[in-house]
Amino acid sequence: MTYAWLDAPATAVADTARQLLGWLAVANGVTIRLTETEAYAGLGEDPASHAHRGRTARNAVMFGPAGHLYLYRIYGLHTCANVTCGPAGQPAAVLLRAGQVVDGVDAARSRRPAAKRDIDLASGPARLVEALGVPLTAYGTSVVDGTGPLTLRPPTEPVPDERVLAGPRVGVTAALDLAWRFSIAGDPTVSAYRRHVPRSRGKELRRTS
DNA sequence: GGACAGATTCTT
DNA sequence: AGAATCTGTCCC
Repeated sequence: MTYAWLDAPATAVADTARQLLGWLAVANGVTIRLTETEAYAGLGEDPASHAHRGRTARNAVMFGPAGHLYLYRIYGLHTCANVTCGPAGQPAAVLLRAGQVVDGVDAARSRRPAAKRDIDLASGPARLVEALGVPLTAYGTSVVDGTGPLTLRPPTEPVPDERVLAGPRVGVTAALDLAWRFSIAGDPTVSAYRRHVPRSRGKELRRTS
């Protein structure tokens, strides 16, 4: 399967993130409609991107062709999923931040016992990955040719522009001027915007103002 | 080789 | 507000 965004240049990653709203992420018996995405570029232009400082073992797949899974572990315990964008050599990716489980609710619930309501099943990047049951070992697999555990499918109807909100990305301090977080207005599965707060260090060093 | 911050989530 | 505790980066 081929899609227009697979051939888009890395500089269009924000457009791709916007376009992927409403797409379906299918894996392990669960289907999730994407309601929140974020764009990340690389190499100098985007200080918040994992590819900003160059290629490492972790971000290597971002430097490859579009349409592959960039999975990474965060805070030592959670996994977040990105879809790579742009041609090989131009790192860029779209973070799948949240979605609504539209099929396989039982399977999703069994993987996410902490979720109290159905709208909490995939209302965050690590929650979404957990609900889909995608392991870190799926790193680098394709999301468009059916060979990997996760497949993206286009929506029957695209999300119209008037339903799309754009704003700064969640949890990042760099490049706050970029409105590279996209979400579907009013959707209950979209997480409320939270500015990043640094993890507390020694109490004696904490700022009081 | 060590310190530290982070594209998070759950519990107190 | 704190804990869990991996990965990359920066500084010695």
